[in-house]
Amino acid sequence: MLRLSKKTDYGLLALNYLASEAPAGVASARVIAEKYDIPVELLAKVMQQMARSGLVAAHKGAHGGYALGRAASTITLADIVESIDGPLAITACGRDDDPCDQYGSCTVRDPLWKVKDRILSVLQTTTLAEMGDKEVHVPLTVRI
Amino acid sequence: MLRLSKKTDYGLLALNYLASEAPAGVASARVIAEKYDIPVELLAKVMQQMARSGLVAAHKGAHGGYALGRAASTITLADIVESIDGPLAITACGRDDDPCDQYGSCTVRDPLWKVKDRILSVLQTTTLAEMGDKEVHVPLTVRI
DNA sequence: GTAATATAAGACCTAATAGGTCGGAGTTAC
DNA sequence: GTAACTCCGACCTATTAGGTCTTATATTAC
Repeated sequence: MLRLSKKTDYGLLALNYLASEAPAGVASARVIAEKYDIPVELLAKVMQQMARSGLVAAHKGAHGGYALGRAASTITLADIVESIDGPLAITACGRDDDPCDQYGSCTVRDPLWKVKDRILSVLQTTTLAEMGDKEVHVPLTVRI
Repeated sequence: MLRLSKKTDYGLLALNYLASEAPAGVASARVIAEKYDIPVELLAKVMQQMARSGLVAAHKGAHGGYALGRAASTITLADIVESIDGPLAITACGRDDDPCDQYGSCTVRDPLWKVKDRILSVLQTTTLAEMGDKEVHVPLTVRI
């Protein structure tokens, strides 16, 4: 239902931590996982994937960990989603290669792809740096 | 991974059929399902849901079927998605009522909600009528 | 050199839910 | 009235996201 996976959520939290809070910009998967109560092994897998995409740089060994692979201002939400969940697709029939059962008779494919492109551009124009800027919008709700 | 469900795809196809191709703007779930090779009962369930939301009007009995509940120009993609899949949410932690495990420590919730609102506005500005306008973009690929 | 700590990578299990199925109840045409 | 057709709502199943476990490999501190 148009939701990004939990893995992406976790990856986003981790990147944001590396960008804003981690001492010297470095932290191990274990430290980050404990900080946010995320299963360690799962976050590790996410970090590995992001390392493969170059979003983070991995340093093995004692006092190792992960650091951002490039400036936070050059990492977009689209980069993160695609790194973890693969290429963005809002329809079941992904690309030209795997046509779905309704390919021949489908009347809404082209319009939907345009919608996808518009959503993609939203993700592409949101950078990690912007998300870290915490102009916190704490709603001033008062409970009596 | 940010994908809308097959049900939504099917619902969209059905609505588009009612809007553009159905004789007198009326068709039964069976007819539509056969037209697009969709499991009849599944489409029936989708149509039911959309009937509850008022997107389509149901007519029981012989020669019955479904018709659009209101003008195609007033039905947005957001209406359809919300009718079938429920309120749009891109994160696991939906609304204020059900906080996720990371609620307290989550640093990306507010920015993500802004992203959600931007995506929502994309869906809200795309109407069924626009999607039906088939300025067909058939790619001129030639196979030798 | 060795022990400790870190990532890397793969198989594997489980629980949520999207996808699909079934029998029944209501309407209409004749 | 009855038969044919429709919608309707509960039920089941198969896929996959989410999470776990194990082993291997690299780096650093001592």
